[in-house]
Amino acid sequence: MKQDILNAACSKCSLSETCMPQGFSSDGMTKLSAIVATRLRIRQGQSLFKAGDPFASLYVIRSGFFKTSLTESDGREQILGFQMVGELIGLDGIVNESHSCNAKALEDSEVCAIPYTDLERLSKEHSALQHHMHQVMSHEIVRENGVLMLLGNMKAEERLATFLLNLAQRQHVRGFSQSELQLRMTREEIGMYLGIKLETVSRLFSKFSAEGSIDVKKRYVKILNPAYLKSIGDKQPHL
Amino acid sequence: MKQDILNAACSKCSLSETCMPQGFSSDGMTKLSAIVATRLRIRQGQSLFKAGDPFASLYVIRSGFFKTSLTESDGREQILGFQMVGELIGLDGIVNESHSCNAKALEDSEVCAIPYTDLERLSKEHSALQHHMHQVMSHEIVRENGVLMLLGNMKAEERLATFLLNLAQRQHVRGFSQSELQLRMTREEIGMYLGIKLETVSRLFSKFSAEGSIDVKKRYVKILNPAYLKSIGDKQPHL
DNA sequence: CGGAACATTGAGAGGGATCAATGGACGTGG
DNA sequence: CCACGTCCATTGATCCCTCTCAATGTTCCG
Repeated sequence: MKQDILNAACSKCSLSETCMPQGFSSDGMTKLSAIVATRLRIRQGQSLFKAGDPFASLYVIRSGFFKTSLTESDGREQILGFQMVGELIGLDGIVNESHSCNAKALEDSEVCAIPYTDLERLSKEHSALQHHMHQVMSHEIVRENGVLMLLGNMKAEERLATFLLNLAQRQHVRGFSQSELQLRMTREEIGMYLGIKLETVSRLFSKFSAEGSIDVKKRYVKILNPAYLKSIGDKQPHL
Repeated sequence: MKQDILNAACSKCSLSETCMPQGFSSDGMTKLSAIVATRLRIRQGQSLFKAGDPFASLYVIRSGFFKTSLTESDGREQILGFQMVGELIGLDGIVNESHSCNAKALEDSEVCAIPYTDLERLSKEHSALQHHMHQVMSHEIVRENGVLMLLGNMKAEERLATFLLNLAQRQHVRGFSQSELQLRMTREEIGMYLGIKLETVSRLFSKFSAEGSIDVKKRYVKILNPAYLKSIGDKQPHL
């Protein structure tokens, strides 16, 4: 895993609002900046870490796009989530001091590595940071709860619609378009996340497109009728 | 939600090994014991909290059995997990200071309520406690990752087998039988957890029983052939 | 230009859902 | 003590959503 190491400077970072607790003292900010010493460059297709790797740091995505996944002994892969700018990866490693999932870059990316022991030490002095960590972890739990609902109760059509709307919404929060998506993952990866096969994903894209709900051209997707996509679950019986 | 309030004493509690960080100072133990002031009695069918309730405390199960679930606006319910003695409930509430899921007792139960603000304050002074909290949250994330794999990649048969083995294993860790289960939930609730219908659950119980893998009599289940149940995923193509 | 990776589309099969009927267990009230 | 209703579990018949297998098309890159 070859990586370029850059220098990080949290105080100048445009992500400081998402990444840092709000109301964080400038003293705390300086110290946090000090421990976030390294910024890594991960190329498309490279792994940030793999299941079994020793856990040392959490990673904040500076730029780029990742997937995290779990691989069974027999090769089956479940994608746990797609992470974009400002999101955190690596929380799975804390329990056993080794990672239990894989994190792979779906495009050339940069991440800030936050050494976990340093972070723990610093969060002891700064309540805001401590609370922020709890919030981030709780947020991840709540996010996964939503995915459980998706996988346990929704049909393929509703899953894909939910997925597209979620991507668009997260982009929107980051100041990008709410309706236009440039997908970073293959149909197969979408399927591995949604618990359906790639052919089903492809068929549904075609179906949505034929209905006029979206406009698809390979990885480019434009959401034309978000209200309809949201309502898919209402109109059909459930899984 | 009527609840009896009892007094708690962590230092005397038989759960202190699971509940407390190892290597926790006796001073810390005493202080933690002080904030875990209340022990609640929740009867079968009662809710400990519901989605939307303000978040105040985490809860450790002293005795009994719970389910946590997410309810969609249209009434669909996804069970997120079943919790038994020594396990923690309520982490979902930290992010938004209100709970996002429901927690209901499946049998008469007792829980220790740990006020969250007190816990945060105390964990500032005690690194071991702080680290313990991180581990517990990370553990929950890793657990949910496993459920995602189950829902996303496994067929019904494998899901149910995995579920039974998981229950048995957790019982075993707590000193109970590794092979005999007294289920606390209905077939429908098992299905709502595994993403399948209650009829399918029932049919699979019958199938496993006919194969000699388990012995079923209503809520009583005895695992006769754990190795076979573990291997179900190998022999059939996946979802 | 040819190959690899990705995407689309069709035909057929199958696993689980759905609809429906039956039976046991349990508690309540006559 | 039995009758009755309710809740839960079992089992059958049928349907349909999604998987599987397969062929073809597109894009990109060596």
